[in-house]
Amino acid sequence: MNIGEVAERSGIPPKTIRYYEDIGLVRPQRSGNGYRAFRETDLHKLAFLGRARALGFSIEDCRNLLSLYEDETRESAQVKTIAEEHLSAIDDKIAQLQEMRETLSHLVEACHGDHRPDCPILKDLSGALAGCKPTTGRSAD
Amino acid sequence: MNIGEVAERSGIPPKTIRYYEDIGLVRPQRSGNGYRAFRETDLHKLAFLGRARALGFSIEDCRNLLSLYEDETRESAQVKTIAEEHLSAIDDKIAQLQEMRETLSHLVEACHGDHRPDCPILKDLSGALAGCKPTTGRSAD
DNA sequence: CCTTGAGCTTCCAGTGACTGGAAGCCCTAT
DNA sequence: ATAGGGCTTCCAGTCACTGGAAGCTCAAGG
Repeated sequence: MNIGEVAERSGIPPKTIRYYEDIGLVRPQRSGNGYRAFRETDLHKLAFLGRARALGFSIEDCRNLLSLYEDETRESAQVKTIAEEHLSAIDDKIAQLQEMRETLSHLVEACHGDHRPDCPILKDLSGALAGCKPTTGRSAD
Repeated sequence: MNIGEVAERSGIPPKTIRYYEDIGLVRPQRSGNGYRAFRETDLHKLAFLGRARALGFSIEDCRNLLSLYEDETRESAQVKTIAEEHLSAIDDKIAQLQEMRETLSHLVEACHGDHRPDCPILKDLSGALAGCKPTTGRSAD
């Protein structure tokens, strides 16, 4: 198989497949013309990588998962550990994003978003207290 | 003010402040000895940047927010638009992470995580149906 | 005056995981 | 013979920093 076909079947772009070879994740053979010659196992590995990446595993995690996958003497605990750590990293990220979301959505709601320059979002970013409504005036609808 | 004091007061590391100058976000003056000489307004800007970055705005967003902040003729709608787009990007990211989290947590639960090699996580990544009982089905080699 | 050490300067390189583009070879069809 | 598409390599850029090296400046202590 040439790289184009593998790319199509694995869903991973040719550029990325070459990159994966560069960093040693796959080692396709070469045809006489210098083209990469992929076997079914290479395709299989790439599909594995694609799914692992889609779950957000880092390349280094993928490398480890792949070697565990190929190691018949692995202990599932090793795999589980990697997955659990990743899961907890995802949880952290979600929590962080939700905190941002919380703050930001309040600010967006508070901003009337019209032609006037007055803006609670900027006020908050500039360090003023945004939540305190000054007695100055009523916001529009 | 030298960079060290500004770093401390703004919470932004010196390296980052220099980087922000590089990309034109702040333009401190220079003392005779070549040291950066920050004014209060520079400090103010850096604090603004720190808060905007903490809300996840990209550097380009920050640049735009900063120029709106300094533009007395701005319309709050412009600010709101930037914030809304960012908010929606955050929502997308949260959704994506939650989907990963969902899949991954099921897999982690399903994996007994002991000394045996059998592992539903790897099985899933390799493309097999994770819920299926073993059927020996080896793919082509 | 000299030394020491902290703080400042610049520039270069690396991070993660690709992605775009240029220059050029290979293969097939017409 | 030529045209096109696919393949090759290598270089550079992305994003937002961060680390480190080499070297200058400044204030304090001996």
